[in-house]
Amino acid sequence: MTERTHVTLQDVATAAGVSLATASRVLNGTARVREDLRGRVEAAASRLAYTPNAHAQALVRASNETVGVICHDVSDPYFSGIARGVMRAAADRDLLVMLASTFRDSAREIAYVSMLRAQRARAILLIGSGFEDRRWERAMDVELRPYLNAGGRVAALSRHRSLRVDTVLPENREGAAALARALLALGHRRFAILSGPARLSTVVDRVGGFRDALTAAGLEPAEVVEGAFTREGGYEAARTLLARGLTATCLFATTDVMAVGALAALREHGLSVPGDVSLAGFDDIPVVRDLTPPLTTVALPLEQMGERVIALALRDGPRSRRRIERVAGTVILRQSTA
Amino acid sequence: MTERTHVTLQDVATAAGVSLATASRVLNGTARVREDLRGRVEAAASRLAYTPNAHAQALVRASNETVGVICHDVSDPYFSGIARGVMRAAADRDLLVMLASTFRDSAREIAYVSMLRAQRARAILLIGSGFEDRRWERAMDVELRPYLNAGGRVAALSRHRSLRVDTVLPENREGAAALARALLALGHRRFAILSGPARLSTVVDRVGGFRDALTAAGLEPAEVVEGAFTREGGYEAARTLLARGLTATCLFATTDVMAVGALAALREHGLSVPGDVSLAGFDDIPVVRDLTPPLTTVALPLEQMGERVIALALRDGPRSRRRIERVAGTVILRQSTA
DNA sequence: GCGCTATCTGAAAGCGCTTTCCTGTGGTAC
DNA sequence: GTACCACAGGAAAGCGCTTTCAGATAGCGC
Repeated sequence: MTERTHVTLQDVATAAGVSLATASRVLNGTARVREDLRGRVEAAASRLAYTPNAHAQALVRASNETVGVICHDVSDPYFSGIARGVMRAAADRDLLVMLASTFRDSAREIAYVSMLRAQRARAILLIGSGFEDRRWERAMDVELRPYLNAGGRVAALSRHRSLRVDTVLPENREGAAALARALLALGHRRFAILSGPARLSTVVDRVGGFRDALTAAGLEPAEVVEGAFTREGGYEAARTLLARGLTATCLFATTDVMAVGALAALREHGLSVPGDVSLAGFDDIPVVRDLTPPLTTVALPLEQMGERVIALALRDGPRSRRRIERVAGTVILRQSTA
Repeated sequence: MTERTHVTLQDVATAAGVSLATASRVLNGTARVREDLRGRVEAAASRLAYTPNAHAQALVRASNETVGVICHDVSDPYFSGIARGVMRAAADRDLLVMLASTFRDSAREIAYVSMLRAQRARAILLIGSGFEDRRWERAMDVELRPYLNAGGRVAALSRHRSLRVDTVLPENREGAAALARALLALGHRRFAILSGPARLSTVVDRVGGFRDALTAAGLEPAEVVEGAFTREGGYEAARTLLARGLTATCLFATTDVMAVGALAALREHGLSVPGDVSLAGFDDIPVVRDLTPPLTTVALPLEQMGERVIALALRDGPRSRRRIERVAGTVILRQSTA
């Protein structure tokens, strides 16, 4: 039980009484090998519980069976929904997924790209809103450019500003605008927005789309309160709004996760939803239909989006032009709005 | 923009006019190098956007900066909560996480262990209930044993039966029993159990603990309905129960996720919770406190559990005896039970 | 000025594998 | 019986890196 080393292909070859080359050929099925030798090699490999060293293989083959995925936080249902789609698609292709959470730290994101580059990951998937920050954009470009030049594949989900890579783009602006119009149709005229951090492009688009639709309807711009992109952020933002004295009849939280927090704050404050105030979110993460009241939101096909990013990254054929796949959101009116 | 190859250390060395060895020493800081040479190497490396090939490094160093995590489904809040803890701890140690979802397919789980073994992952973390199946146990052992013998680290969360590895073990049996006692104290006497698949050991323990506590109180064993370990599984199980004619005053779902589905089914059926029937779950995933009514459950410190498994796997010192860290669950009575 | 040591640099081996190139074998045709 | 061909197996190169080992240079005391 001492700390032995791994079984190597040489061990297998020796045990089978054949050369290294033959053993390799048998295990990869790359060439015809006499039946008895083949049998001996296979027996030896299984007896020794041989597993090829993927690093040695990657080194000599200059390719790799892993894809890297970088998201903000796996425990956020939005990202885990997408990750699920990515993993399902990766499993179909026999690929291993390296998943990293940046915890919304832009420096850590760059560091992960660098690590993934070192791993010669077949593709790197950047999931979730990018940072609206020139310095970050430049640093990211410095990492990505050489990776792409060396044949690496990159695809992004939901970031568009600077990154010149294939992208799956939820129509945040249009979705938020459609939601606003649906809410207007319900008769609401005074809105407040529970926004996420303004440095995230998703936030900019959703808030922008929503406000534009209000402006187009001849209304004054809605009040905006900023909070973190979490349940607690939504909770705090709603409390701030409440403390200021709520005049709006309808609240729009830029993500469902924030809406969940807002709902708790409203309830704590003794307000009924939708009786006293209506509430809407964005994303349609699984839980929101189980809330009371079920949340009005803009549905995004999360799992499918995950499948599409990885497909986009791995697609072959000429990759001359940047490709952008838009994903439409669907307004779903549930009982949280009246 | 043609498909060039990656920049290698040799390229950097040549560009800097030094030998391969010197370049390596500069970039790793493993030995003193004259100031001017050091400067030239660093300049060349940054100019060429050099990133070391992690595979070549792993090959020669025979070690690796990645840990593998295998769970059932990232999009399940139970697992994503744990995964979050693992990733946070991994980030602190500058480790990359390879996360795989088995989608509860035991064969796929074995396949992933094999891939991770090939990757020479520093550690493999098996998260979530194992399968109660001799064949699977044997196959898993065949993969794990050589990995361990070669110095690999393995830790598991929540599986105990066969796997002889360090384990973080939620006290499912005790937690379920404590919940049952708390429910008894509330006056309930007729229970029904919404169970997950009986092949998962977690299910066996939770159902067992709950029933034992009832038996100890002199009650007849509760009726058990089996469903998938998902929201839909809980929903269907509850409907089955309803169709049979509900006699119980309190339902216990073996996971919160199932409880969420059950809640929807009960509500659809026109039953009020807890007015007509009480409902309790297990895990305390984040969303359940935002349900209406908030769910009574047994709280498990998910994120902390994740941190503990990885710490267990990576701990140094003698690893002679198998170590089991128990994690207690805390009964949290919320408004879903009366 | 000579010999010794302390440093630093370069050459080369080797990590585990795939794959090219070459040699040896047997079969076929004449 | 000889010449040729097809084919299977082995030797060896090489993927990109770290690290020993040995060599070169400078510094020091005598």
